[in-house]
Parts: sequence; C-alpha cells; structure tokens
Amino acid sequence: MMTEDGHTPAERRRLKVREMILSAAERVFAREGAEGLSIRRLAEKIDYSPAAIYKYFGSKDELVDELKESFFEILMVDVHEIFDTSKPFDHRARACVAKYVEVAVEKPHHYSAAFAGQAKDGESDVGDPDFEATMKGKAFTVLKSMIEEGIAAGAFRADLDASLAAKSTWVSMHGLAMMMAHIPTFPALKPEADTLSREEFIEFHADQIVRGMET
Amino acid sequence: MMTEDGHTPAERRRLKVREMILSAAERVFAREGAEGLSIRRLAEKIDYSPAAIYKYFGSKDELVDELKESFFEILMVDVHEIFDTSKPFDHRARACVAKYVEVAVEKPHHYSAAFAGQAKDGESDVGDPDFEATMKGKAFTVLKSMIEEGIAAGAFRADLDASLAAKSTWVSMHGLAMMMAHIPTFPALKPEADTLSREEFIEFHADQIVRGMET
DNA sequence: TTATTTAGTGAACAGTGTTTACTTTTTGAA
DNA sequence: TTCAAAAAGTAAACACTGTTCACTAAATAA
Repeated sequence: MMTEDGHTPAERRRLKVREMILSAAERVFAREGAEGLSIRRLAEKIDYSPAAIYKYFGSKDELVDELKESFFEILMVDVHEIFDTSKPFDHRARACVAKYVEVAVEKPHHYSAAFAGQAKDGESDVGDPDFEATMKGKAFTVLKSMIEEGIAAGAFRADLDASLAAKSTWVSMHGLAMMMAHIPTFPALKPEADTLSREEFIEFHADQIVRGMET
Repeated sequence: MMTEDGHTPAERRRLKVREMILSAAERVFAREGAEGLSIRRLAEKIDYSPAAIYKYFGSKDELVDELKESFFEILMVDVHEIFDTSKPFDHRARACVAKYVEVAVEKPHHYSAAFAGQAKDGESDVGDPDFEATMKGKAFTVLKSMIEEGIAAGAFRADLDASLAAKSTWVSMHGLAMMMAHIPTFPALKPEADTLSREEFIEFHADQIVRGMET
C-alpha cells in the first residue's frame, strides 16, 4: 500500500519509534555533542540493537543532521518572535542579536555543529539553488528585511547595501555565538578583571554592530 | 645525564624524529583535519609502528595541540607584521583584519580546531591565570593597543573601552574566519547573485567593524 | 491461512586511540 | 672493550567506533 505518512497504525508506530530515537539522541547530543553520541550507547539506552537504528536513519550523520535542523528551526522561530514586536526599531534589532546568541549558547554543540560544514568540497547548504527555502535562507531574509527597515527609517546609512550588511551582521553574531559556545568564560579573558557579564557583553557587541550601520 | 635540550646527539636525533612526525601530521591535518588524521595511517606514512608515536606524544590530542599552537603562532606573527607598518592608522587596522581572516581561511582546520575548546568544564586556555603569556593573550594585547592608538589619534570614540572593543572586534573577525573557513562559497549565499569576492567582503566587514568604533 | 513485507537482531568487518609486554638498539661508565 | 642500564621501537591485544549482512520473528495484505 502507498504510505501516506502516519495514517495507518503501522506508520504511526514507526514514527513513534523514530521520535523516540531522536529524543534520546537529542539528550545525549546536547550534553556531549556528535563525538559523544555513539550509536551503540544510544541503542543500549533505548533498548534496541545498534542495527535497528539503521532501519530508521541511513547513518549517524543523517540522524545528527535532523537534530541540527530542528535546533536551527527553533533558533529561527525564537528570533522571529522578537522581531515581530511592536517596540522601537533599534531596540528590536539589538534584542534579535541578543536572542540569537543566547539560544546558540544554550546549546553550544547544536549551534557549532549546524555551522560545521566540514569545509568539504561537496554540496554546501549555503550556495544551494533554493537557498531561500532553507532555514539559513529564511534567517538571512529576516535579517536583510530588518536592515532594509532600518535604512527606510533613516536609522542606517542610505548607501548601505542591505544584503551585504545582513551578511556582515550575521558573521558578527556568529562570531559571538561561537566564542561564547566554546569558551565557557568568554567575555572574561582574564579571571580577575572584566566585570562585564555575558548579557552585558552581548549588548555591547550588538551595539557595535548596529553603530557600524548607522548614519 | 641531564637532558639539556638537543645538545647530545641522541637528543638531536630524538628531536629530529619528533619534527618528522609533526610535519607528516601537519600535512594530513591541513587537508583532512583532526578526524582525518589517524595515528595508524600516520605511523604507516612515516614507516613507524603506531605505538612508536606514543614515545614522542602522550596522545593524539597532545600532538594535534602542537599543530594548533604553531599555527596560531604563525597567525600572530603574520598579523603583527602588518601592524608594524608605517602606513596610516585606519589602513593598518583594516589590513590586520584582512590578514587575520586570510591566514585562517588558508588553513580552515587549524583555525577552527584552535578555537574548538570543546565546551568542556576543564581548563580553558582563555581564563588562564597567565593569559598574557599565551598566544591568544598576545593577540588580544596587540589588538587592544591598536584600538588604544585609534582612540588617542581621535579616530575612535573617546569613551570607548579599548579592552571591550578589542574583544568585540576579535569576535567579529572570528565570525568571518569561521564562516569562510567552513562555508566554501561564503560571501556568495546564492549561487547566481553576489558579485563580491572574498577579499571585497573581508574589506566590507572590516569597514563595518571599524565604523562601529569611530566617533 | 498463506505469502510477503517489515521490524529487529547477532555477528562480523573495518576502522579508531591506546597500553602492555617484549625485543632490539644505543648509550655511558667500569 | 665489555656490560649493565636506558631508550627506541614493535606486535599484539583491549576497548571502543560506525556500518553491513544474513537471519529470525512479527505484523500485514490477499
């Protein structure tokens, strides 16, 4: 029979097991990342044989890809929520940066894995023909329209290329997310000095980014 | 006898083998990163047994750490050379950012590995009691004094905290280095559009960073 | 009921980092 | 120059890893 996605009991059962595997994997991945997530340990945890997992996922990479993708989706939804507030423009702009970084820092393994394109010569999600449809594509579009709004409102330079500026802004947010994700103590480079908290540093950085675009 | 670092023939021989291992490892690591560098394959390549390598390095991680450290040293020297030019200030500032990113992009595996602090709770190089002495510490100091010079020259805002600004700047450079290292096509998000080359994008990004600090 | 597809498994393959016991070579002193 | 000690190097094993394959057991459709 033609599989119509979860309409027959068998399909629902299959989907349920799939979700169970994913959620168990999610918990391990959040704590230990892709390295720490072993198919064998995962199988033991869910009381299946290792080979069983391969009936649901083509490979470990495919499984991890799903974890990354759903994380990125959450990241985007969260940022979008902030963007759709009726607060003043520059407040929203800074809050978006802050939210992006905070979500990334909460799940450092997810975030950095989502951007670890392996530097392989193979297909890169960015540079994708239908980039607009991907999560990263949507993220970029949101960011760009935000900047266009800023230009229209006269807050940002009129000669600013919104597309370029969006990329540059993303790069700067990415840098902060990566730093904070990987270096636990980040804004405090030395242990004694540096009274600034993470939140305060995010604010400062967001401010620097926005200033770079202002008139 | 007391080992006085390479004074006896035996010590020189030992150091030579060590270097031989490192340089073979370096070649593999540059192409394939830490994952692709296998002790067994490395041993085969240098015509030793895998166990022999453990007479020279405590673990694979220790070996890789040395590769990362010497890369970072090169990165710092290269940037410092640009900094010590007699060109006008803002030219030097932008050129430093460009150099930093270029070197990182040339050896993407080295760069990203150097910053992949594993997000482990263990000892982090940053947050180190004698941070100033480390490579990253020196890098930070250079960056900071550069910004102080900019403030003194009246190019940057007088109320700018040089230490904070240095961190923010580094974060933005880091973001660009990571993006370009991991996403081969980076500044071109869509395949058709985006006529900007990597060099041009680096320039734009550096400009945004500097603008954020200007008066 | 029966034939067929699906779910799940145990065992193996090929690979990894690392350790241990062992042999061979080199070294420093009597 | 002989000889014990130290260092260099190795083969084989341990404990992992992702993945595949031949197989059984169970659910499904005719």
